[in-house]
Amino acid sequence: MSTLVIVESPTKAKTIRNYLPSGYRVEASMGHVRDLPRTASEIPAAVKGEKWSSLGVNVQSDFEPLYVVPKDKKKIVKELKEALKNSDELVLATDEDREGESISWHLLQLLKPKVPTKRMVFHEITDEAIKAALTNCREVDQRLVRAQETRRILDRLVGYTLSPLLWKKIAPSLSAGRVQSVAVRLLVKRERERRAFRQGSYWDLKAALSKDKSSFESRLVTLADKRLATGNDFDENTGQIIAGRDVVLLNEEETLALQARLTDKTWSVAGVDERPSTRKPAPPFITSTLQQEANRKLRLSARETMRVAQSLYEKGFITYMRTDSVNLSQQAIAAARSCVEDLYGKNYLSPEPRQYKTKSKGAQEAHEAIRPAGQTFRTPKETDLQGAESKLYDLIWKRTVATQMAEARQTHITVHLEVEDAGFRSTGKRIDFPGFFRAYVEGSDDPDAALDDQEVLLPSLKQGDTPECTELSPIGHETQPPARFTEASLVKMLEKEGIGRPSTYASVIGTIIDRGYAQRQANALVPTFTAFAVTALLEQHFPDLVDLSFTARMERRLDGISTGEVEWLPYLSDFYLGDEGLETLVKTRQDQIDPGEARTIDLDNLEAKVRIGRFGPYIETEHEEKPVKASLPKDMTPADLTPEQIEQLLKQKLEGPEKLGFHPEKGEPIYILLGAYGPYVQLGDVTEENKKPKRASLPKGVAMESVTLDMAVELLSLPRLLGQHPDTGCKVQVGLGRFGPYVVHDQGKEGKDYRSLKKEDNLFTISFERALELLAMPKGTRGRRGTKKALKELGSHPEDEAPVNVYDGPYGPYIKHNKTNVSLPEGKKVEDVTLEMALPLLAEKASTKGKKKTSRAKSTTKKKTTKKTTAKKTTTKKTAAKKTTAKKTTKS
DNA sequence: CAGTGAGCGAGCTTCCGCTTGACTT
Repeated sequence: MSTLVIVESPTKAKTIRNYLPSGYRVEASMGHVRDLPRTASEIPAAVKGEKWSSLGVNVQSDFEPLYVVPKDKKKIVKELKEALKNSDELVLATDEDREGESISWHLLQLLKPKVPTKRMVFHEITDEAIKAALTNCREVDQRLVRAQETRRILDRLVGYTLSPLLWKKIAPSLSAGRVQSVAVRLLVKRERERRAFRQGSYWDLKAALSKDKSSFESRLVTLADKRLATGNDFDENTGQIIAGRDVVLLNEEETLALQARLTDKTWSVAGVDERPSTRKPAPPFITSTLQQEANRKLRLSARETMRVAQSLYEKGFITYMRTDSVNLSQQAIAAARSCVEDLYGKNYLSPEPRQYKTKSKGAQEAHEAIRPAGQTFRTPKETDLQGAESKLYDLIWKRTVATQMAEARQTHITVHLEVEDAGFRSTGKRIDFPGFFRAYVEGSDDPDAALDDQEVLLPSLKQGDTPECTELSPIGHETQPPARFTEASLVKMLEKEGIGRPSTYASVIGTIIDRGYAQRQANALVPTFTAFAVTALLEQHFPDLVDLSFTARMERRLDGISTGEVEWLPYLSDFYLGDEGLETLVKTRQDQIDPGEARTIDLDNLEAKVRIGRFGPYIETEHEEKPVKASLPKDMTPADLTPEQIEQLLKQKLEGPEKLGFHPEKGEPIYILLGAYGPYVQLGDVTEENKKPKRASLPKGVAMESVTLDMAVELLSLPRLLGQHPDTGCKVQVGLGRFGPYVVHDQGKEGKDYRSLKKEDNLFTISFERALELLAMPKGTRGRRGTKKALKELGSHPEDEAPVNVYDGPYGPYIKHNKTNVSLPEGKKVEDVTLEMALPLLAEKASTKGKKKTSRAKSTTKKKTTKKTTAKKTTTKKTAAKKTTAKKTTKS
């Protein structure tokens, strides 16, 4: 007989197994094992008729929750029950936080152990820590469990009462929740600010100066003792200088006049300031900061980051990746310090070991910070990691090592210069001692700020010096709207407000994109029309729930419940059934909200109204007392909608499409239109016999206004024949597809062989020779930016002669043969792999592929192939908050 | 796919947090 120990994850099970005496069996629960029913199909027949059953909480009977074992956990629960039969003791060793405690309690409820049962907790997986934990077991903490249950019920009540309201009033399948609705609201509020933003412009002078043959730059800052206006002096809503600011605002003419007046005058140094400063390294990674940095530095999404981190964790390279604690164990600090000494020397070591304090709201700190695993850290070079794994490990390693390095010391130098009545300023920075800069500098959402960490050298100057001015140029500036949220800045904001947990940051972003509340544009998250409509409704009728502080208030109550100071039932009862409770509120508002109004989006200074319809957003306005409606392109967001575009759409609707001219050979008219999939051109009219005239989308980045008749004719002639392939005699054509321009070798029954054109190729001018060259390139190497190359070529497959190669992927190296991919066998390195080794692996993979269950019970709601329109207008907007961009103007 | 913005109306959609698997380039 033995003791059964249950933890959450198989990896944790594997590691603690090594520290436990023999006779201990360790199994994983795989997270929560019971939950409220997720969908109608999970509700037991016995209660299906009850009014409350769709909530999964009997709100009339003391909020009694209805727990079920979800389908994917049934097998695990069964296995745990089996394991318990052969044990004479049960130890529950889940995390010591609210959710972990709850998992233990649910296990007790499900397994109903007849043998002695203990609750064991530990924060570090070391021999001593685990032995100590074993002798220090306790009971399951019922208060903590109750706090979790209260959290669970509250989230369910919010989500499952507000979502149905949205289905009735706005569109089916929409969702609302304590976390996602606040996240969406943040995006919407920022976009409203951007829409309300009015640009301001101002001018100044830039001087190139030199002293003792070294040159430096200087900016005009004062004129006749008055400060020159900068971006911060502008009111974002008017584009004018904020009232009461005593500043000089120069326009272009005035600046040119000043330039002329100051040219060839004498410059003198009025003073030099030197200000030393120090900088401390950033704290070690937690889930949120790791996601932010990986997004900024590696351009990984939160989800990708977590996938890669999980893999590193499973392979034993890093500690657990879902954590909100910045704590480092003593061993970790020692390991980091020894890395610093070995690689950078004693000088670079911080005098004292550095330990950080967690400061985000509601952190539960069941784990350590994210750091390289082990008593000694493997340097990135010592690992055989590849691709994203290698890059992420490098990031984690550097950040951790940097925490034990000395502060950086730098000096900021400001030189004040005078010429006539104009004051100029030069700023420089000298790094006196780089300290942790040697290992790691935190990234920034603002690309301009990255320059902050670079040295800017000035020649040595002192008061009374007279440097020579070699160039004086006027510079125009425009103020920029507040930056959109990126994944990184959204996660940062949510984390700061204590909204969401480490395990959910990535999925929150996924949810708001899946539900159609936001689109990813470059690295930014852009809210949709639906997001505007839903946010407006929630703000108007449920302001408390979408307030940033709602979660923090809830957390305080939950803390109270876990200490016994607050009673859970009155809290829930008041929240849901009270006079101003959620149920009451939803019932009264349900009758008040007019669906037509709720579906209408109020946008400033637009003549037409935008409404959410069955087929997506459309605009509606009146023309000669009759309503006119027109669809908006699918991926258009409120940000892109301008009065001109509305006019274009309505004109097209009222007067028919705009005619570009007539086809030179066919004589038919050619039109340009804006459709649901972006702008396109059309040859001929829609008639009875020709219901589908020839159409062609505009290539990416081409504006509607810039399309000429010639271009339209060319587009409509696609796919264009280039010639006959010398090997086969088959057609070689060039065309424009979903993924941009391509060449195709059409071998009839043999199939079509496609290649995308490269950046340097032009769809209209590409030569036949170049097309053949592209077709001759191997296909599998298309990859990202064409950089994908095989790590090792194993040879050709005996069956079909197709190549079998080893490639590098985000989950490590893998073997590829046609469409079959298989990871390298455990413990094997790229160099070791041979064709002989690969063939059986590929064969096995190919066979399991075929007989895999296809059911998966409509797992993800709608897995539509996300079609991207070819003609998306990519307006690359500058995203520097309140920053200004310089507009170079030529010296006259 | 290149226009629509209604309803005959069953039954369903939906939350947050804990986990991995199977998947892919």
